[in-house]
Amino acid sequence: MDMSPRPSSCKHDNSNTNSQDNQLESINAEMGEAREENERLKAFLAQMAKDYQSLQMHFLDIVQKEHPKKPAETSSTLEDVEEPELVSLSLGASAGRSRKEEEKRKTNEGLTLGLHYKIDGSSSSRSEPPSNLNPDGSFEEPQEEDTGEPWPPNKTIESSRNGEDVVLPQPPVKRARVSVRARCHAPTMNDGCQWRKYGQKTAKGNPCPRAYYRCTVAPACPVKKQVQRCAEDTSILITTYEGEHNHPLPMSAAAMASTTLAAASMAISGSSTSGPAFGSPVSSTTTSTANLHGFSLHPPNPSIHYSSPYHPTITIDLTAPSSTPHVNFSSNIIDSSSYSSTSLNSSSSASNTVPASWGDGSSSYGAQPCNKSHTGSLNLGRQTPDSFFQSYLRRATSPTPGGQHFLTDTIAKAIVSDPRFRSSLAAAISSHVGSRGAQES
DNA sequence: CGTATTTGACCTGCGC
DNA sequence: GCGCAGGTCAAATACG
Repeated sequence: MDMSPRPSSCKHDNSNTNSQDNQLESINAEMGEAREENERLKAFLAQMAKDYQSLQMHFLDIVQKEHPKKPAETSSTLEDVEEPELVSLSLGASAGRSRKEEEKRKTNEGLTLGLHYKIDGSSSSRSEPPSNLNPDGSFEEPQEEDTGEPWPPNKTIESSRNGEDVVLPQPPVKRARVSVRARCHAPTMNDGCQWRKYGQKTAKGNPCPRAYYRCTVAPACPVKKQVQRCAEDTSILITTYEGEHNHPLPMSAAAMASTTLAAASMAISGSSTSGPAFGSPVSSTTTSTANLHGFSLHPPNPSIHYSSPYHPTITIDLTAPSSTPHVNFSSNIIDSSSYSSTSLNSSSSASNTVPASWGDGSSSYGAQPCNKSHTGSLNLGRQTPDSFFQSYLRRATSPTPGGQHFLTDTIAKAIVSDPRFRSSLAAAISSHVGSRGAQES
């Protein structure tokens, strides 16, 4: 091609090419940075995976040492295991609870929840029967009148996806709740769903009233949320979700829902067990999501606490500084303050699912309260990985230790093939981004 | 006028 | 059994 046009056009072209070059350069630079960051994060992930595994091994060791005698009797072990640290790990177990409750539960649900970690197979004894304790497999359904939507624990449990050490369907825990702490000046967080307030009450110990909302996207949707400001810091909004939507959700809401559901699943399934991952079959999601390609989503040690025997609560703290993701055992909080967006750009599609902000609904993303289709900003700049997804990824890494490529592939596959993972990720990321944005602004 | 919110009453579960 | 606290209901009210 003859590229010798008139001076003017030439000039024009030059400026064009110059600017293109510049753009190219800057893009390259960005890519380079992204790549670097990517590597850093990968390394970080690998490290975390290692740590997690060693911790898990350690934990198993300890447990085995402590209960060598009754390898097969899990439920009885439950009673033995009353150390505070373990309490939160044995979901549905008796730890920390009164015998009375236990008995009650036993009678009601058929004994034993089985959720305590399947510690190398030994635990299975008691747990076998349990899972189905309820003839019809629904321990809570009766009341729930068929909204068709029991909370995850119920059926989800079909579980056991092939092979993994799925402990067992944990039956007993009735409803897990997911509590999200985030800085938010708006009355409630925007989670993409429609809510109707049906009550308000001042809870003991907190001058700020607690508001009760019900999902109104579908008439029979059982999902509820409670919103309350933190007594110590009123800029912190504590939103507690309970239940699972029984209707399709907008992307933004779906992301949020699946994230909370995932967290709830963790709560229900127990921290180091690879319990049934996501949610209940009932929801709009396909049952296959329970598998999530063989991963299960659970933080290294989700802090689950029992606010009530049937309500394990998992708390996700989005308010802490983002540089130090960690699990706070003592406070029962999963600090997922920083969601990494890292190298997930491979799934540009993920950006489409960016949901409403979990952060400050008013100020962060916030200008758009209902950012239903906020695209994209998967901000490549953020770095600190969050324990939530890391654990997810961890599962991916564990099978073939050391394979970063494997990890990457796995992530990519998961993103591509599982919308739920995608949306969860997007939710987490966007929420973090959103809340940070809010804080920065 | 229809819908959403407010708010006091009521119900239920838990601890003593 | 009683009292307390959390959660829900539903009539009254506000709002668009």
